[in-house]
Amino acid sequence: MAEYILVAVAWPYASAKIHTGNVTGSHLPGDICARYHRLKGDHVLMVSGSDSHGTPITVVADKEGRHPREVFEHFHQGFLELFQRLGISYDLFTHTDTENHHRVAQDFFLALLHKGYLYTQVEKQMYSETQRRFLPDRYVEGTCPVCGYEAARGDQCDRCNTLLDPTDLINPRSKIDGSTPVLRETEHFYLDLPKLARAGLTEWLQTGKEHWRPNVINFARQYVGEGLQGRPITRDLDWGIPVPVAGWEGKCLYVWFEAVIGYFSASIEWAHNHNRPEAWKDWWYNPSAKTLYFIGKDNIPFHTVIWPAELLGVERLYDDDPEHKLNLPYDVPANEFMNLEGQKISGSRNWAVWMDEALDRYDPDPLRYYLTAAMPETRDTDWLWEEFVRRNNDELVATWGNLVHRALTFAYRHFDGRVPTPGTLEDVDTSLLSRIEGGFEPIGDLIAGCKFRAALSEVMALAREANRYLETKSPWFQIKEDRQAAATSIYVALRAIDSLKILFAPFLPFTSEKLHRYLGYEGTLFGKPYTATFEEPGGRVHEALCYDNSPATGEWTPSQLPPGQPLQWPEPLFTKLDESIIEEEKARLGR
RNA sequence: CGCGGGGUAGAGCAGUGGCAGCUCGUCGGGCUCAUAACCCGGAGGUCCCAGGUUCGAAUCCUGGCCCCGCUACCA
Repeated sequence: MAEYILVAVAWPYASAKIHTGNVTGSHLPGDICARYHRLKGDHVLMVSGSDSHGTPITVVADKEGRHPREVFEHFHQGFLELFQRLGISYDLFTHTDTENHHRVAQDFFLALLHKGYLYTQVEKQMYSETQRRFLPDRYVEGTCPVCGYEAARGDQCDRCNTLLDPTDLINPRSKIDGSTPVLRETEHFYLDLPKLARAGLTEWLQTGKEHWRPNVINFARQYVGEGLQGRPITRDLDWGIPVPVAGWEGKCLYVWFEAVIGYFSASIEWAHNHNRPEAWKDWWYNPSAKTLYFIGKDNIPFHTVIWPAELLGVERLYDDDPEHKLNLPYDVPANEFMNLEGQKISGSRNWAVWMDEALDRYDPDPLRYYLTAAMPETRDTDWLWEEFVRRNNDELVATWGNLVHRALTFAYRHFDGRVPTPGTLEDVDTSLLSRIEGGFEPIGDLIAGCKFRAALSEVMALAREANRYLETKSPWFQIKEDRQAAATSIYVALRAIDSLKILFAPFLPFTSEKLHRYLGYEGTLFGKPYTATFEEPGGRVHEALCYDNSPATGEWTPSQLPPGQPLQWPEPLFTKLDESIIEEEKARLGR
């Protein structure tokens, strides 16, 4: 029975390039999950987009003297290209500066307002009289009241690490022009989280979370258990989504409030783009649909508490059926962080492996393989170039790649370039096949449960089994005495490889696709990514990454490799890497 | 300070009450179809420390030490 699976991936700020940590944290696990469910025949909708609002973008824009729109469009374009090269198969990767997202976010806001989950409150904020605008915390610096450091930021002192409020700073000054900001009162909307907690959020967190990662659910329960406070959801900004209330001109929705709504608005955009304007409801109102959110651990409160609270509060949107309620997250498999050579990733210090640059030098599947094998599922991990080379050479090249190569070239040379016809299978043959075919269910369950490292390591263990099988049968001896026996061995090996191709496919889509062709199949396992430009009624134009699943023929089932099928001469699936790249790559860091 | 996660062989990790496991590395052997690759065998651990519960603890309890993170408009 086909399920509806919504794969929701955290929206990257379009103010910096994407690095290995971003990929292993959210985009890659989301893609593995999506590809697996597509092979299973489920209805997958994988969405995300560039977060085009928020301070980081205005910071970059101010520094470069450009409009925030120019900044985010530049990075957004880069993301679209990157995800295609890396095989991150978004059904829709859009952004938040669309007519559609603005409208949906505003409707979300109004629905919460009408249901009584918003209230207003006056607070004091730093205001620049020279610039005639309110300053975000990070735009204010001054002397730290604790250690006396003169360049402390409004939110934290970089020397003594004390957490600060901009009002704590001695001699505060604007980072933009050095002028002295003043405190000024301003009114904002607040999300009434205590009320939403009583309305069902607390209860929802208490039941049916056995499949959640312990750190995620524990954190969420702790967060709510401490007693929630209302949080402001508007800001004095000119770059963002305007507050849709008369008299509130010049104020925008706070980025954390509206960005999460992107999962919902992107689903609607996807349906609209495909001329099935109601289709998004299959994932949002169907109670058996599963929605999975792939995020980094810093995002846990937003996805386990605040976003569910927004969904609960709104209850339903663009739908009149009183039975319909927006689906709350089925799972939030948040990852920890991936460090780099023992140190925290830092874009500003260039202590990062930028994904586009890595793809200039290495194939996507080895990168995906290492990023999966070292995925920070339960604890922080490290990207180590030495490990990347080792796993590529010892695991991809030596174990899986070589298994494929030795079996395919042998078949090609000795059996006329075709899949040989087997004789009667003996125990040793059927036991290998049942071992591998028996892997589909448990490995599928591991992927569905977001245990990607364990799943990948199980598949690799099966590839080792197949290597052992070849050693046991030694078709290179059999061929001299008993051609039929060799034919059986090679057939069994090829059939095992054909199954392994599918088991590896969610992780290594490019090489599985290649192998699919070498084994003589027509068609492709997966669909095709493409970019498209969309023009909205209001005249806005945006470019998005899309995915056409219609050509996909891959299925999550054991091989039925037909004897006699013509093979293609195989090129090696993976290339051995020279140890010298370890030092070369490390030398690029921190410069 | 508070809270969350973690500490298991040289490295990276599984393992929630019943003989401590996996991959890599290392040592020795085999084989040669294959990208000098693959296969077999060996060595290597006080499961962070100290107490406790139990017939039995890596696993449960108590206390401590150490690492990472969250409480930031920084994945």
